[in-house]
Amino acid sequence: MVTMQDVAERAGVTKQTVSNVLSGRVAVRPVTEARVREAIAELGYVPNLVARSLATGSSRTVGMFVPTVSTAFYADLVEEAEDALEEHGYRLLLCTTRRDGERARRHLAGLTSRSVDALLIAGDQGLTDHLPLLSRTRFPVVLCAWETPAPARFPVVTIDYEHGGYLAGRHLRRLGHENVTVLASPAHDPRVSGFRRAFAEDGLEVPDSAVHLASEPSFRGGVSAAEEAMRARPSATALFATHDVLAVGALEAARDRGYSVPDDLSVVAHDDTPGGLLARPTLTSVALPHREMAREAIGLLVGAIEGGQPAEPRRRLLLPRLIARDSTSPLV
Amino acid sequence: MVTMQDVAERAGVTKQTVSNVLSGRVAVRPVTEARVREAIAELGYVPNLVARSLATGSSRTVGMFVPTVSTAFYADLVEEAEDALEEHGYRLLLCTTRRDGERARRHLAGLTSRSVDALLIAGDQGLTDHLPLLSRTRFPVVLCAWETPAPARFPVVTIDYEHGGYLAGRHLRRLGHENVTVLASPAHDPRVSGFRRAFAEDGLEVPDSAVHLASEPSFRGGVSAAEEAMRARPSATALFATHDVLAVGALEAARDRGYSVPDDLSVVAHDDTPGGLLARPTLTSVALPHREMAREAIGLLVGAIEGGQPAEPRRRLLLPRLIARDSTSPLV
DNA sequence: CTGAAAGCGCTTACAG
DNA sequence: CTGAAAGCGCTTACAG
Repeated sequence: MVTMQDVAERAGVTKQTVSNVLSGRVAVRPVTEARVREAIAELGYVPNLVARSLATGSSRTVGMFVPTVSTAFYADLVEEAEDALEEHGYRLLLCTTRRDGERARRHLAGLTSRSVDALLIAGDQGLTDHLPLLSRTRFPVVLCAWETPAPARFPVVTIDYEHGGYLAGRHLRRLGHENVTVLASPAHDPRVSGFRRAFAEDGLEVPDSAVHLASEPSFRGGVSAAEEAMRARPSATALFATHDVLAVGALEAARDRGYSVPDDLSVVAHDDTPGGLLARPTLTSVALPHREMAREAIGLLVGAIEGGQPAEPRRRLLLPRLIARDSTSPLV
Repeated sequence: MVTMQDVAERAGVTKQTVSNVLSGRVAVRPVTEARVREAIAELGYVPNLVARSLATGSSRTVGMFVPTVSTAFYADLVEEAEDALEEHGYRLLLCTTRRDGERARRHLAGLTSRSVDALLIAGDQGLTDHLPLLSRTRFPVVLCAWETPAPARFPVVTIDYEHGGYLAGRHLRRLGHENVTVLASPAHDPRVSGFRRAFAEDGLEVPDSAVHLASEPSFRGGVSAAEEAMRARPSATALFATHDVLAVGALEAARDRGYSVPDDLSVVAHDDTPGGLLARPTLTSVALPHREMAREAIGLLVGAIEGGQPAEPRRRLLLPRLIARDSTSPLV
C-alpha cells in the first residue's frame, strides 16, 4: 500500500505538504502542488480513510437502523438517506433490525465506538427498549418514522400518522359513508385515532367493535381481518385499512365474498405503496412524505455533526396527503 | 472519550494488558483480568474501532453494491448478506447505484481506500464499465447476480438465468403449448435463450417475431408489451415473461382484452417475486436461490479476507426452480 | 503473565 | 509557503 510518505519522497517534499495539497486547507506553491499531484498519479496513491478518521475523529459515515429494507417504505427511506448523505460527503452503514430487539441491541453496541459519526434510527420496532444504550453516546442521534411516543431526549422527524388517519376518515365522510369498519395491525395505531376524529367531527362514533385487528401487517392478515370485519358488520359501506397491504388483502376478501369495490364497499388505505397502485381497483390511500422525512433527518444529523453538538431534541411532524383512486366512491 | 489508557490506569496495569484482556489472545491472570473488567465497566469503556482498524489493517466492514434496494430481489440480497456478514463479525456499508454509472464510479472511488475489507457487487447494471477501477485494488471482490458475461478476473456467484428460462419453456412444453409469445426487457436475456432451448429440444422454434421487448421492466412496460404481443400473435396459447413484474402487466393486458388466464392464455414468469403471489391468478414463476447466492458470495469474501488472499476467480452458478401456480394450465 | 517500544497512516498546530 | 513534532487509540512482537 502506497502511503503519503511515499508520495512525499517521490515529490521531494514532506508528507505534511502532501496532506496540505490534499486538504486544500493550507496554500501550497503551484509548482510544489503540481509535483505532488504528479507523484500521486504516478504512484496511484489513495488516502487511507481509516488513518484519516483516527486523526480527525470523524469517519464520515452515518449509521442507519431500519426494521427491514424489503418494504417500499423503508427501501425508499434508505435510498433517500443515502442520497442526502452522499451530497454531504458521508457514507451509509446499514443495519436492519428485522424487528428483533436482540439483534438491534447487538448492532447498536457495535456502533457505539467511533465508527460512525451519527445515527439515524428509522422505525421504532424492536429498538425502543435499547435506546437508553445510546444515552451516553457521543454522536448525534435522530429518530424518524416513529409511530409510538418517542423518548424526549432525541430529536425526531416523523410523519403525522394521526393526521393521515384523519384524512382517510374525512375522505369517507365527504363521500357520505357513516357505517364503516377498520382494519388495524398494531392495537394502538395513531392512524385509527385520527380516523375516529374525522367521524367525531361530524358527531359520529366509530365503536371499538368496528375495529378489527390483523394478526400481522400482511396480505394474509388483511384477508382474515377483512373477512371477520365483513361478517361482523355486513352493513358497513366502507372500510379503512391502516396499511396498504392490509387493504389489498381486504380487496381479495371482498372479491371472495362477492362484494364489488367500490360499489358495495369503499376501501381507503394508508401508506400508499406501489402495491396499492397495482391492485384492482387501484387503492385510494394516504401518501407519506417519507423521502422528505429521510432528507430532513439527514440534514439534522449532518448539521449536528458539523456543528459539533447533538441535534437539539425538537419534534418535526410531516403531513401526509390523501390520494383518491378507484377503490372509494360516494355512498349512493 | 475514555480510552484504553484510562482503563489501564484505573486498573493499575498498562494498556497492553487491557488489550490482552479484550482480545483474549494472550492469557491474563484471573485477578488482573477481573480488575481490568471492573475498570472497563466502571468507566463505560468502549474500544475505538477506528484505532483498532488502523492498527490491524482491517475495518471488519464489507461494502456492497446493488442497483437498488427497492425490489424484493435486491432487498433480500442485502438482508441476507447482512445476516451472513454479522455471523462472521462484519458490518455492511451499502451503496445503491440506481443503475447510474457515474454514481457507481464515485462510490467505488470512495471505497478504494482502507475503509472496507472486501466488496460484494450485486447486479451488473451501470457498473461493468468501472470494474477496471477495482483492478489494482487490494481487497477481495466478488460479483453476484450477474446476468451479462462477467470479467474473468473476479469470482462470480450468480444464478443460471439460462436454465431459469429453460425451466419456464419446459413447463409450457409439458403442458402442451406450442404457439407461444415472449416478453423480455433487455434484448439479450439469457432467460430467453434458455426458453428457446426448451422448445428446440422438441424440434420447435420460437421465432424472433414472437419475442416482444418491453420498454422497461415495469408493470406499465409489461402491459404495453403484452398488448402488442397479443395483437401480433393472437393465436398464442401461452406467454413467457422474463420478469414477474412484466407478467403482472401481461395479466392486466389479458384481462383488458377479455382473455381469461390460464384458460385462454397461460402465463409463466421468471424471478418469483412477492408481487406474483399477490397477482390473480397467482403467477407460475421461476424462483431464484438469491439468498443462497448472497450467503455464498459472503462466504467467499470472508474466506478471502481471513485467508489474506483474493478469492480465486471461479464461477459458481446456482440453479433456479420453477414453481407452478394458477397462471398456467395444460393446452386443451 | 506483564510492561516498554514501535508502528499503523494520517492531521494539526507550530516554528521557520 | 514548507518542515519537524506530537498525537489520534489501538495492536503487535519482544523483553523480562
